[in-house]
Amino acid sequence: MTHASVESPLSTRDVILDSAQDFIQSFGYVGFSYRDVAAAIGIRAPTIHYYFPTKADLGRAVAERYGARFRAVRDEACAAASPTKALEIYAQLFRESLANRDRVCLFGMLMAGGKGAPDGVQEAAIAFFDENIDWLAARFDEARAARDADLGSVPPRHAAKMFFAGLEGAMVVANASRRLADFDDAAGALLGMWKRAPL
Amino acid sequence: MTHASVESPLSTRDVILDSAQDFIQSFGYVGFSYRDVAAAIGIRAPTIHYYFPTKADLGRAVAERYGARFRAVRDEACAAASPTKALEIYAQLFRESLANRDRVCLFGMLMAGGKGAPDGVQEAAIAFFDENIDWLAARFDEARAARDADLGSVPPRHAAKMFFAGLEGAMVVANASRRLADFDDAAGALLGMWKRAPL
DNA sequence: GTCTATAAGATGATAGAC
DNA sequence: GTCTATCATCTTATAGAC
Repeated sequence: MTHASVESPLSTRDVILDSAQDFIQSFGYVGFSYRDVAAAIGIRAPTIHYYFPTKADLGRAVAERYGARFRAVRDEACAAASPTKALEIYAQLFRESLANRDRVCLFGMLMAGGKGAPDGVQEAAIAFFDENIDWLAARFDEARAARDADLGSVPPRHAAKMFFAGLEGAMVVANASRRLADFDDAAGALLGMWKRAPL
Repeated sequence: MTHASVESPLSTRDVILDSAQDFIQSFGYVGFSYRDVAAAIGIRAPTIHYYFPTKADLGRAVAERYGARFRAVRDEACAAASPTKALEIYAQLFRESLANRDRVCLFGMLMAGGKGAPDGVQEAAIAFFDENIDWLAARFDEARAARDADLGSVPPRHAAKMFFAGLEGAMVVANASRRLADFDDAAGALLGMWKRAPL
C-alpha cells in the first residue's frame, strides 16, 4: 500500500479541479473563467491549458471526478445501513454539502445552465441522475420488501425519482433562501411520507 | 374596456423581455448577451440599453414579470378546482412549460446560476418560492381538512416544500435527460403518495 | 511545468447622428 | 426610438521563452 492519496501533496491538476468545481458550484459553467481559477489558486491562466486544453475538457473532468467521488462516498456511508437508514444518510450527504460548504449538487448546477454546458457533460449528468435513481430505487424496493416502507401504489422507481428530484430541488430552494430549514423540511417530508404507517 | 392587451402589437420592450426570458431559461443569466437578444428579435444591441440601461435591470424585469404572470395563470387555472385537483393542475403547469417549450422554471434557472445573478433577483426568487409554498401549503391544509389527503405526521407546510422542491428538481432532471417520463414519474409519486389511502 | 506576451473575438456599456 | 461607431474590458486559446 502506497498511501499515495494520503501522503502526496495535491498536484497542480488536482488543485485546478478543486477550484474549478468550486466555481462551477457557485457560478455555473459559463460563470467562471480560466483567470478566475488561476487567481484563486495562485498560478497563471495559461498553465491550466497545459492540463486541460479547453474549458470543455476542464468541465468534463470536474464532472467525471464528482460523479465517481459522490458514488464512492455514498456507497461507503450507506454500506452497513438498512434500506430506510440508507435513504436518510443519502439525504444527509446533500445536506452536508449545503450546510458546510454552501454548495449545491454539481450536476444540478451544470444542467441548470443547460444548453451552455459543454459536450459530454449532459451525458455525464444523465448517467449520474440515472445511476442515483437506480440506487435509490433499489433501496425503496428493499425497504418495501422488508415492510419498512409503505409506498401504496407508487412504484419504487417512481418513488426514487421523486426522492432524488425532491432533494435536488430542495438544494436549489434552500441555497437561494439561505434557510437550511427549507431543505430539512422538504427532506423530512420526503423521508416521512412513506414511513407514515410503520408496521 | 380597451382591449389593450389583445389589440396592441407587442411593444419593443415586450419583445425584448420575451426573448431575454427565453435565453435565461435556456442558458441562464450569465449565458446570454445583449447581442444575442438583439439578433434574435432583429434589432441592434444598443437599443436594448434604451429600455434596460444595464443587464441587471433586464434580468430584474424578466424575473418580476415571470413571477406575476405565473401567479395569475396559476390562480386562474385553479380557481374552481378542489384542493387536490388544484395540486394536479399546478404540477401540470410546470409540465406544460417543459413539454411545449422545453423550458424550466425561470427562477430555478436563475438561482442555479446562484451568485452570478444580479442584485434583486435573489430576493425575487425567494419571494416567488415562498409565495408558491404558501399557496401549496394552503391547498394541502384544505385537502387534509376535507379528508382528501392523508399526510400522516407531515405538516402541510413541509409537504408543500417537498412538493415544490420535487417539481423544481424534476424539471431539471427531465430537461437534462430529455425524457418527459422522468418528470411524470416524479410528479405522479408526489401526487400519489398522500392519496395512498383514499377515504 | 510554468511563465510572458499576445492574438482574435465577445461582452456590457456609452456617445452622438438621424 | 433606433441606429452606427466605438471603448475598455474580459474571454478562450496559442506561441514560445525559461
